[in-house]
Amino acid sequence: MGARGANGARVSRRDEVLDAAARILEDGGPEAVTMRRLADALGVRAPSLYKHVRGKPEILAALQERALRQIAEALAPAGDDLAAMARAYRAWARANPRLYELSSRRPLDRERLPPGVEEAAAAPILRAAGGDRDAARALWGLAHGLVDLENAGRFPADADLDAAWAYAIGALRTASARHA
Amino acid sequence: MGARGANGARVSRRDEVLDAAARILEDGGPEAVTMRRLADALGVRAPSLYKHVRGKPEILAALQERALRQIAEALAPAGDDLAAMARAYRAWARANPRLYELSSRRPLDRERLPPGVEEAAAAPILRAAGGDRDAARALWGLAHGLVDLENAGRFPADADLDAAWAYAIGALRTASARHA
DNA sequence: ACCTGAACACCGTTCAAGT
DNA sequence: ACCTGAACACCGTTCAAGT
Repeated sequence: MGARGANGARVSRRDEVLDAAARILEDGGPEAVTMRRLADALGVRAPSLYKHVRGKPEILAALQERALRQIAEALAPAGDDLAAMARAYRAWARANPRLYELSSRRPLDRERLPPGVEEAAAAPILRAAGGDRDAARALWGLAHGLVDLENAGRFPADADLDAAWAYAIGALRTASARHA
Repeated sequence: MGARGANGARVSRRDEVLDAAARILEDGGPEAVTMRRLADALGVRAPSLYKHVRGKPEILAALQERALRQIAEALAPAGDDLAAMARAYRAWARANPRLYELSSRRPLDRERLPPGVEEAAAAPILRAAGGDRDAARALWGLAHGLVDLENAGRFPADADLDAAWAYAIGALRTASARHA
């Protein structure tokens, strides 16, 4: 009963549910996350989950929140370097493809999301864009689009994506310099 | 049984199934497309669908194919005008959000997709990018990303997306001019 | 506080059978 | 050629009941 997480911190049953959900998500994709499989992974029956969690939507919303926090952390070190920011964005999304998909594709459950989380993930992008909202949205769209298409396997196997990224970032950097 | 479509052309039972699927998709989103509801819309029981279609994956693949053909058609008139191309891309995706989602997000079922369809949709983008593959991928990533985030409701309600698009396209245009 | 079995309204799909 | 009911292995969720 002294439930402890990997880092030794005390962990609620609810956190254990979310941890298991995150593992199943990364192993088998979004449709692998079923209440019955999740229960199974915890050695319990599906109805028991509802004592710790409202339902499946809440689980997905909680994972979205985790993803946003992790993204914010991963982007922060890039500072105001546009290229470093792009590299960090792509690296995180490639390392956590399912979680990235969950966090970026579905509408945020803004009711459920604690305030500030969304902004924290957006802030590094805005900063790398020199505080210009249009530039920030262009940068975000570009990074999201390239990563989403790459994760979906939509580019030819022999496509030189590093070159595409370099081209795109170069274009935005020039535009930003001219704007300043 | 002289089944005819909206344009008067003779239509196979299979096409009727796909038409109904497309309607359900656009009305209720991807998860509304169930074999039972689809059958219902056709006045038939679910098992009957399997006489006209292998299964649900084939239906989705067929809709993806339709989407790619429509996108190719929608983009063609833009010629080599980058801004016109971006406008056409965004307009189509906004007018057919569910179909766009279906066509862009999931891995293409390349086994099932007739050869040339994917290329036909990509060609106008490559052309607008002046034949430069890196520029084309940057343009595609940018357009897809902005549209995907917009359709997912990820921008603030008061965001000036026209301005973001203008900024992004301006950046790519300058880069393209310098490259030439 | 935590877990259970039984049940409900759903899924996609198969199959033997009917016209 | 086209459709059917019954069935199977799944879903998410509720609820009364047990410790």
